Amino acid sequence: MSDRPLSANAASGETVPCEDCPLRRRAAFRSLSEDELHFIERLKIGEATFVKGQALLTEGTRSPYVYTVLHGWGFRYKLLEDGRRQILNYALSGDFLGLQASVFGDTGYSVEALGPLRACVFQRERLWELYKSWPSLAFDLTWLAAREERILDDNLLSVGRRSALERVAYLVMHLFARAESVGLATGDRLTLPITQQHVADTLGLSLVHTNKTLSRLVRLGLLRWHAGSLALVERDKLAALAGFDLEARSVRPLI
Amino acid sequence: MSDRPLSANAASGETVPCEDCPLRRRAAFRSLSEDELHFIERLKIGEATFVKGQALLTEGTRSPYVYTVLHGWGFRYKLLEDGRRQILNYALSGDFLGLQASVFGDTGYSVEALGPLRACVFQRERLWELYKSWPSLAFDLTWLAAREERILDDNLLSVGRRSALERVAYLVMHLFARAESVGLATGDRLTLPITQQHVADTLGLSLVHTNKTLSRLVRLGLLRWHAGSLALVERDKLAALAGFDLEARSVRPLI
DNA sequence: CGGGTTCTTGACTAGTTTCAAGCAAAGTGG
DNA sequence: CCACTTTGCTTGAAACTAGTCAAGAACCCG
Repeated sequence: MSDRPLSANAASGETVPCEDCPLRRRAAFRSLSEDELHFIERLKIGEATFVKGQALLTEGTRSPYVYTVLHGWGFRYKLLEDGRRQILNYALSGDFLGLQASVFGDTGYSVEALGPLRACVFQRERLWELYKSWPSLAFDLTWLAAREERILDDNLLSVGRRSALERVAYLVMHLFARAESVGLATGDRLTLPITQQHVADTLGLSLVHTNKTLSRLVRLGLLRWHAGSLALVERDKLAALAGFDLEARSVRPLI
Repeated sequence: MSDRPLSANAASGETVPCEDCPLRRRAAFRSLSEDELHFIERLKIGEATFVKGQALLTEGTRSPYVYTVLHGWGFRYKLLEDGRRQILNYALSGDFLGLQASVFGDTGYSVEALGPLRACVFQRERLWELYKSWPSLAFDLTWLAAREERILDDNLLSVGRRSALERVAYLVMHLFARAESVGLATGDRLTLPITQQHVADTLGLSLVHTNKTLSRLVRLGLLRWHAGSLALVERDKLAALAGFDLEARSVRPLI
């Protein structure tokens, strides 16, 4: 099913023309010219809905598709043979998935939906047209790749050099900031469909220790966390503890 | 000094025209058309030599330059305020440095030379010309970005989910494979200018534990390591222990 | 031949994992 | 609609991996 998302899912909703894309209305994304928009419209071959647990991409396979998330959450991960899992990053509205697949053919990681997830679908091989005729969009793709690299750099710093307490604080701040930038947070509150096992696999910790660390942050009065419902009680203190940069974000491209 | 590498270093050696670039002769790199080569030649504003410990890029600054390493080793890293260091990746012949700088203006990491390092220098702002007129080269840049992403994914998997023994084995295999692909390894031997502190900061381990783990691998008869001189005694066993993929590499672009 | 790095080793400590058990909440099916 | 199962969360205790401290040896470089 995961390798034929279109036939399996295309019927499950109305396809939105790129001009009417709800994401484009958000200030977080750079606005495109008529022509650029038109090109993307032609590049897009449809939309697909994925259910919780369904794979968008699978490690080691050659997906013919790449995606841009419209709404919903997903996560990118790798497995060791014995089942140990490392979550590399999360995907939410506006995130592009499948750059490695576009460039190398095969994907080095898997992507799974954390709940109902809707995505724009593009044909991997036609992405080359974008480079030939739309340098501005090609640059946008590079922008997105550089952003992914920056997030990975930060995560690696966390997992390699921060204590468990700092790590959890950093992840919470990171996810909140990203969700907020696409309008998913209300004040200091955010509902995110991840379990403590996901947090553990993101931070390189065990489930038990993650639970204890999370409880510690709650007891310290810095945040609240109940079944994926997150509230930042002391945002500044969390940021300070995590070494997280609270500065404003710039506008970003959307493909 | 690090922000004016050209004036400081340009005199320290002959500049090689791109057509005569020794790297291009290697099978690892894809060959370019006359026109592509000519364009890169015009984009290049010189070469620079860096000494051990010198910075090519500095976290949080806006370097006007980006680089391609000609020879020598460097490493990319981030610091926490209290001095904890995480090494994100290494840079050697053919590696492009400064993608984040090109796209965001400021750099999120630092790059430091591990010994004498010579690099091609490009002006960050003129990279946009490459997108406008040379889609094939723009795609190459994206290729390099995707490769960096893949390496970071792998490192994150290591640091997050592998044991100390597996981590060291993985790093050794990774560095050896990269060095070998650009002709720096002889048989099963390689001289790499890194200390055990670098290994520790790459893998998220303490110096002492890194030393003990390295000794254990030596005692197990899998490798030899003396002051940066590495020999893979049991390459297959190391790969198996590390969960490292021994498969052949494809040709890669060079900018 | 110093003097500084880098490496090595042992003893002790702290942080984290593993094991185990129980509970709460949310499905699922008869 | 209620037993039954599954999934996720929580807690305590024991085991272990990795970190810290300390000191000395080996190695380079000038």
